[in-house]
Amino acid sequence: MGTDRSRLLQGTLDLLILKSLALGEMHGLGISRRIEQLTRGTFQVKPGSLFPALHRMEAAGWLSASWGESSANRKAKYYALTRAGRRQLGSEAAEWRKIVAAMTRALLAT
Amino acid sequence: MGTDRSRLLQGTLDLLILKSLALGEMHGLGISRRIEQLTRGTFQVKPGSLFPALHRMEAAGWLSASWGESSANRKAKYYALTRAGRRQLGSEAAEWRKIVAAMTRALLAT
DNA sequence: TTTCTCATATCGATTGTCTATATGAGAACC
DNA sequence: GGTTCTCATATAGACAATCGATATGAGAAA
Repeated sequence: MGTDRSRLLQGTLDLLILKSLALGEMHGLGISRRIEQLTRGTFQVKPGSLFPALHRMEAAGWLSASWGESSANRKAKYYALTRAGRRQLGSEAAEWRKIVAAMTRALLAT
Repeated sequence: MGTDRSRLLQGTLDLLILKSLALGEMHGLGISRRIEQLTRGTFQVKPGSLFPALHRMEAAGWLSASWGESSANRKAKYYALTRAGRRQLGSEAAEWRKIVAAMTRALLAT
């Protein structure tokens, strides 16, 4: 809790995963690396958070999965955005912007 | 879940409460009204979320409470920021800005 | 052939929010 | 002056998301 840096806001993980996959299909650990890179280390998604989220999102129909081989020649599950996933990304991004706008206004109040 | 407007990001409530109280001491329902007003209706904090949060934050030493009378002549518990609460507001606001910066960068990536 | 690293998976605990409900007391109404 | 309305605080129970820890498997590296 509190100032623990590695803890991310509940609700932002889905958006980061959706966005990562919008840049191209990827396997699980690849997604977590991409998130860390995109946010310059601000968010570090650990396996125990990542995989449950991927399963949840696949069950929701936002992702499709297929087995393949990673660049390190290991078997890996590749995820891609479905059409519904693309729609979800759009609506979650819009929601996020709305939240930021509201918070910004609130934090500037005197 | 999902596109449900009234659901707020877990973690933002504390910050909104701290900020509200930085504008002056207030009782519980007053805080929730202030949050709704500050965010122009984007966030609506219901009692079932508000009071547990207030108790948690008081226990953490960020708020102090004392009984008084509301403007409608009802007994009401007035909350004020402690010194630790002011510190917490500063660090949570900084954290928030860091998160927004990271998310913005991520969402703009191509 | 042992060890290291990549990769996925899951269990249990914790936490924060939500829905619903309860209680008390002053205000307003008749 | 008794009923109803509204303000105000409170809590129990459900639920969902994240975290920490741990497990498993298999190719790479030593």
